Amino acid sequence: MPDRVSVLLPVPLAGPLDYRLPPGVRTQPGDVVMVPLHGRTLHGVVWDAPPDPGLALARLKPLAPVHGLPRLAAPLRRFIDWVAAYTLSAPGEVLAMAIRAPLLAASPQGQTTGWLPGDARPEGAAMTPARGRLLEVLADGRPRGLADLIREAGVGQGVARAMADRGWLRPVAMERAQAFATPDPDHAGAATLSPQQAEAAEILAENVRARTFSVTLLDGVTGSGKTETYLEAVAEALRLGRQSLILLPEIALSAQWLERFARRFGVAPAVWHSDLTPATRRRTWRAVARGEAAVVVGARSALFLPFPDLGLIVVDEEHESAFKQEEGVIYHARDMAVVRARLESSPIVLVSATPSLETMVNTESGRYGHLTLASRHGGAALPQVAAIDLRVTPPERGRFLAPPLIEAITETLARGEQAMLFLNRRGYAPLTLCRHCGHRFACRDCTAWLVEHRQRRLLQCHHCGHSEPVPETCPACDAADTLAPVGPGVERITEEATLLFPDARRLVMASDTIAGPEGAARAAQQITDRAVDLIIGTQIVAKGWHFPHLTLVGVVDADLGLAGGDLRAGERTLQLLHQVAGRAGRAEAPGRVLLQTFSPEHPVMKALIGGDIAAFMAAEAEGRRPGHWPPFGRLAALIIFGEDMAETDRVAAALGRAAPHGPGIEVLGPAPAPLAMLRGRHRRRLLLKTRRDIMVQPILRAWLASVPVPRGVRVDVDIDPVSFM
DNA sequence: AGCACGCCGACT
DNA sequence: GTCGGCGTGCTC
Repeated sequence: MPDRVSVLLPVPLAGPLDYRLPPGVRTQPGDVVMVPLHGRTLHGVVWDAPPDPGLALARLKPLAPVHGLPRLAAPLRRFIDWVAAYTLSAPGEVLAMAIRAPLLAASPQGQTTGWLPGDARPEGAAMTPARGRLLEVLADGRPRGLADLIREAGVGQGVARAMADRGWLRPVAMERAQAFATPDPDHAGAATLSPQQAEAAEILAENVRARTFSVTLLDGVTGSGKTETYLEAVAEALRLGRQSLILLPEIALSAQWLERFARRFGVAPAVWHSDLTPATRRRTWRAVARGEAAVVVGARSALFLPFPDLGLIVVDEEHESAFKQEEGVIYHARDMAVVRARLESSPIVLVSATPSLETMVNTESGRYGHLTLASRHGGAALPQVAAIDLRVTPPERGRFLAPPLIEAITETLARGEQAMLFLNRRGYAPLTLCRHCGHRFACRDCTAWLVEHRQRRLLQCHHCGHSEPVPETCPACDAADTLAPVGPGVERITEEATLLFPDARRLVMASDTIAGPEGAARAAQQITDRAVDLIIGTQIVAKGWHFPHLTLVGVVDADLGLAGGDLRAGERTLQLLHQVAGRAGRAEAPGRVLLQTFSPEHPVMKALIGGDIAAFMAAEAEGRRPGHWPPFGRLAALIIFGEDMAETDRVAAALGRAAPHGPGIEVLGPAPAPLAMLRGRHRRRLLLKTRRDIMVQPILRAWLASVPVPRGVRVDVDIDPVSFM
């Protein structure tokens, strides 16, 4: 009988701490317990690590068992340890992502009575086979409601009632189960699949039946029916009674996706994202942990839910950088989803029309399976993409729409079809300056210009949220009426469109004009109902929408994402623009896409115009291979930040001097981060680049341990960085 | 993380 | 003379 166990707590400690087991209390790894820590009491989870026998038992504080919460399964515990080790985070920080929400939100509502065996058999009570079966069911230590207990033990109501009355069973408070309707895999809403889709769906279903780890890339042009195809794999998991997890990059904007799911399966799936109310979070968490939520669709944080029987993971839009968590525990949900699938021995499907280079390379090496849907569903043709060379046909002075684009919009609207203008920039103008003295409005806390939002009469920093009213006069030279907007944002494009197409009904879609999931759903409905003619939007219009009457997409500034020299600038721009282009011509009428660019000969533009994304990605791969850039090598970034610039620089310089070296190891920096100041903190970066066969974590651990970091300065580690800001 | 312990300024 | 500022350091 052990007298102590190790307990992992949701705080950033180096590892689990040991606690004393009170007499008669037994626990298993994964059990939720309450423990004292430095004068407070918190929830923790019994961990697998052996306790330290060297610690005097008297020095250990006692734990208290918690009933009514499901045990965290071994694959999730190993996943938590794995993510912590990989990201160089404290295991407790990762645990916090898995348990914090449901435990902190403890509410007395929704409680019901569960039953556990009493301390001893009451006097005069005989042990009968039925009573024995009932006690056997409870031997796992999990309390059950009376009805469940009767069903599981196969005994009559009288047996259980009598045992409870005589104190042979003792009552404990237990959470009431929340009913989550189970999606029906054979609901009448199944779409008719094309032969190609059916074949891919069957392979995915076979992977689900195999109950082993496998990774499959499902790619296909926009509108080829990838969703319908992978939903059949979900259907197969449902038939096997196993759970599925579907990760979407931005669940808040996925109203149309949820509609499709409900059409296919008759009910809505369980939804998980950061904006859920505490009560819903708690209910959903418990339903997942009890296996009652059969399908969960969620943002990256859903990856840490306590599935007891995960049979399938799907990562839709796997190339999306929104899967990268950039704060706290810094991780890439797509990559960690593959790890979780491996630990759960379940298949995972990565889905994208424009797969990331990482995933492409893994399919080519044979590590990942590869299914392709080559044509659009229902006979819709792919949109025709053409460039508008802004050097040849520039817009009028002070305008941003070139004559060929204006003409195309005019024609489209005249035919009664819808057009969309895409510009990945919120607000009116990205920079405001004083024509008299040249003063530029910059954020006081960030290395960034303030963006004018003319409707709200504000200058706003898009990095820290700081905003100030637009002044009447220049704060530097006091001149009046000299402030000039430089460059366009969607507001300014809307203004221009109002002048050019006064009769068109316009809709602006940007994260600050579309409020939450309901707003997005409403906007989508308006477009589907043909209540608008011209949509002007930022990247949120790119996200998987199906707008059957939209036939023209104009990209106002196709070159926008290419500046900056980021490793993935080309790849990312191609993915985004391809996604936007895919909104055009999804029904009978053919679609057309016009890219306004200063360099139509750029490989990204040529790939979009010629439709040959594979060739672009192959060239991109060859560009990265020789320098051991990802995915042919490993990267880790150190971000050093602090309010005191001199201190921050000192730490960055010390890390630079202590940089690891050796064959296949290279360190770049220190250098000021592109956002050299963010929220009032100075930021410096170092980049560690190694060959693929070298593990960066031990190198980083030794490196960080060799340099003292004073208070006020912090060093964050970003393994496999996506953003270089 | 968060709380206690600990060492220097304005109050009863 | 105490209350309390938040600066280090530990939490089984």
